[in-house]
Amino acid sequence: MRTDERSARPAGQRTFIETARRDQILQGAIATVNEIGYHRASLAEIARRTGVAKSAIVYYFGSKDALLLHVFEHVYIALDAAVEAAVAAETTPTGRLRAYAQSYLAHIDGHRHEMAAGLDIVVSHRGADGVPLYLTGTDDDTALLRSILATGMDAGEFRRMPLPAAVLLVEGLLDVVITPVQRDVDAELAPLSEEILTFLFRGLGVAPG
Amino acid sequence: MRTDERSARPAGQRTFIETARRDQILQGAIATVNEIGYHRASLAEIARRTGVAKSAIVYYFGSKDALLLHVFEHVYIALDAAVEAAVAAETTPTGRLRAYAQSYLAHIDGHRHEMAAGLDIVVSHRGADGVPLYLTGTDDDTALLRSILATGMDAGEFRRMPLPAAVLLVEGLLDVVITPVQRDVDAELAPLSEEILTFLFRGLGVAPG
Amino acid sequence: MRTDERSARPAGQRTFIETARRDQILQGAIATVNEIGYHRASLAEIARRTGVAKSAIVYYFGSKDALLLHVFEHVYIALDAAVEAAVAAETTPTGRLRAYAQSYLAHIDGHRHEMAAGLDIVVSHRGADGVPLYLTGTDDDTALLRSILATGMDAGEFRRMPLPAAVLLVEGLLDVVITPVQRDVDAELAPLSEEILTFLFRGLGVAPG
Amino acid sequence: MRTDERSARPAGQRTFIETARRDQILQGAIATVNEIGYHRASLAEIARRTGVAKSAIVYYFGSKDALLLHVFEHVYIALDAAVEAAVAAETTPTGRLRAYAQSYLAHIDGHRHEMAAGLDIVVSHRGADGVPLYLTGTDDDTALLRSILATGMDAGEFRRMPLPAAVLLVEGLLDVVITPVQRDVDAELAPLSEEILTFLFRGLGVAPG
DNA sequence: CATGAATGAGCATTCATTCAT
DNA sequence: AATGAATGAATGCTCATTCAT
Repeated sequence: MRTDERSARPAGQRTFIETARRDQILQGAIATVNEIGYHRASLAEIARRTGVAKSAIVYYFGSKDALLLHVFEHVYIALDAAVEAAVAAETTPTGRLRAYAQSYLAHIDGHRHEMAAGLDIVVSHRGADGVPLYLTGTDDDTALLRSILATGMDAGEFRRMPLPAAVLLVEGLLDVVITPVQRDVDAELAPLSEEILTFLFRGLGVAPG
Repeated sequence: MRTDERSARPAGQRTFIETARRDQILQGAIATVNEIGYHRASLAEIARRTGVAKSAIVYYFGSKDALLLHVFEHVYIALDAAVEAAVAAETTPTGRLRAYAQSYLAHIDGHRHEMAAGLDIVVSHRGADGVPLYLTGTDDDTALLRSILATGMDAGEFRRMPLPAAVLLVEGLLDVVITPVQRDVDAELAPLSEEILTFLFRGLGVAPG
Repeated sequence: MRTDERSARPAGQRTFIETARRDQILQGAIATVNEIGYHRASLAEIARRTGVAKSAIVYYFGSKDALLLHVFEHVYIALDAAVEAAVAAETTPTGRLRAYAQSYLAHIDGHRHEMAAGLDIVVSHRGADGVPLYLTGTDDDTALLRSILATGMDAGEFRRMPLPAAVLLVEGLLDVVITPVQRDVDAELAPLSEEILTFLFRGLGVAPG
Repeated sequence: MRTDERSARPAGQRTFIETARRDQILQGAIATVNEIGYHRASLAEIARRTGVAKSAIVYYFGSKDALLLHVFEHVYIALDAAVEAAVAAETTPTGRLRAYAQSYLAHIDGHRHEMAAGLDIVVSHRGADGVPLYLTGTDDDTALLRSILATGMDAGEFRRMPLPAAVLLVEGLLDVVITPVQRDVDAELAPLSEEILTFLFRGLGVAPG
């Protein structure tokens, strides 16, 4: 009707070809970041590897930053959704935390390219203020984990400790699994994942179960 | 290395003025990375804040990349030295690991600007192959930690687990302390450090104390 | 002109819808130039404000340049028509010149947005040779004014002077009225218009009347 | 010492080579604007015609806009200086106005390329707000002319009329002389200049002198 | 009749690096 | 020993235009 700029249209109104094109570029961006790293993933390089013109990316996403932020959201929304679904099936704090950790690790295991690219973006991308994405998170982003931990401590299932510290420690432990993926996308993760869970529950004072 | 740059001359042969100049630039680079972040720390900006010409940096360090690599080495060599000294004073695996962890955390606490800049570089800097520094480490870099952990497992002081996983977990836990520093360079670190130690020893199956 | 664009079809053969569409776009272009200025009036912006697709503009006018040239013609043809009608009602050189000047000033006063947009185009638009429209006029464009001035000089009503100079001076004086409109589209023009007329007749040696 | 950016250094501290380079680029910009017009005078084109790299222009002037604004200032400061010097030698309002007008016209006559380029910039350049330079002038820019006209009206030498209108009319008349220069840089200006003066004094009610 | 999709050429600007002095 | 001068390559982005449908 009145726009030639696909980035302006809400997701619900997208045509088939538009959705396909956006996804193609999104995957191209993920592949590019994986292959040459965030800081070398220029618009020209992403376009070249995706097989589209640079201007097509701007046409569909508005800007290079918007594209990479979109990759970030795409990746972490999927992770969050997987974790939330797994947690919802459990009722006790210990069960919920186990579901949280296992689904988190399993999702990374099952989406290695997306997660590796996502982490590179989280760590390397800077906003206008120069702050990376992993430092810009709000309390909202950790609400589920905080709720699980707080409930568990109140119920006496977890060792009592400052909540912010607990959040940092759990996240820090879980993210350890990404390092081997970044080194080798085909790395064997099971043994490490097992140990991460053990550290997690031992650290929180939960008897291994 | 090319021979027309000062960085090629062995440290022992450096003149007084040369050493002073290199240090001045090194500190300027650390300050610049801290103030505006790695990705905005252009040669021009580092030069401006240091009070020297861009070409002086190239003259003394050979290239921008070489300078930032020097900062990285400078920062992590100091950290390693502090840790090694602390570990050397202990004899049992548990004592050595505690010394390792405590001195690691204490050094970060006491050198916040250097460590924040160092981490920014470790995470953001890419070599010619696009690989960040934190993925390029060799076994040498973790030799001390591996030795402590292996000895401790063999002696039955630590829970037995795959050595690479143990190294990743210990490093991952210790590095958790840097996040609050990046958010606020004056952050209170003691409570978090305490919890990190607890997680560490509980995870490794060592009785607290 | 190419034949696959509607602008090639003579005006007489245009369908109703075609005429309406062209006018809609023309008005949209005038509004856009008025609101954001010629240099920012991109095809995309004109299309957005008009509520049509970019390609519709190209479809109806052949190119962006052709559209803006149409705006220019639209605006100045209307001005010329008003002036010609006013002049035709007078017989003496002095009367005809007064009619010329008064109708010129009155038309600008009564069509401020069109004239402001038209002037922006006249001044900012460049042809393939880089020459602005206000320098590309032919003698035809000033035929009426030249005729009035020449007749008036021959009749001894106007001071004798080189005709090209007289034309430049009369046009220069009349166009002075556009400046306040550009600064403020609601500016009061009457006092300035009065002085312009006075300068005009005094300069031409006609007793004020 | 500590800058590699010549645009930052005050004029008084410029080295010989710096002054020469800046002037070379300034003249190149004037020539480019004259030959292909403001809107086609891209950095690349100015650089090509000047025989320097694009980056050299940025190095010396900071940006394309800064360069063209510098041309503007360069041209109009010289014009103002010439006019002020001429006016200072006269005492009566009529004498001062004649000096003003004659020196203004003579300066344009003697600096045709500069003035043509300057006018193109004044008319075509837009600030961040989209307003051209000829609409951004303050009262300061017309202080001398306003003072002459006000004094002359108070002394009864000039016909009394609203001061803003008088300023617009005088400036409008004087600027008429630039049009023939833009059409043909070698145009004969004397007859037109003569008529401009006549219109000016007749319009102001001063007996021709 | 009208458009959404896609592009290529061009833009101003950044930046690490080179080099004569 | 140190630098000012100069640059070329690359970057993200804008925009008028083309074209299949």
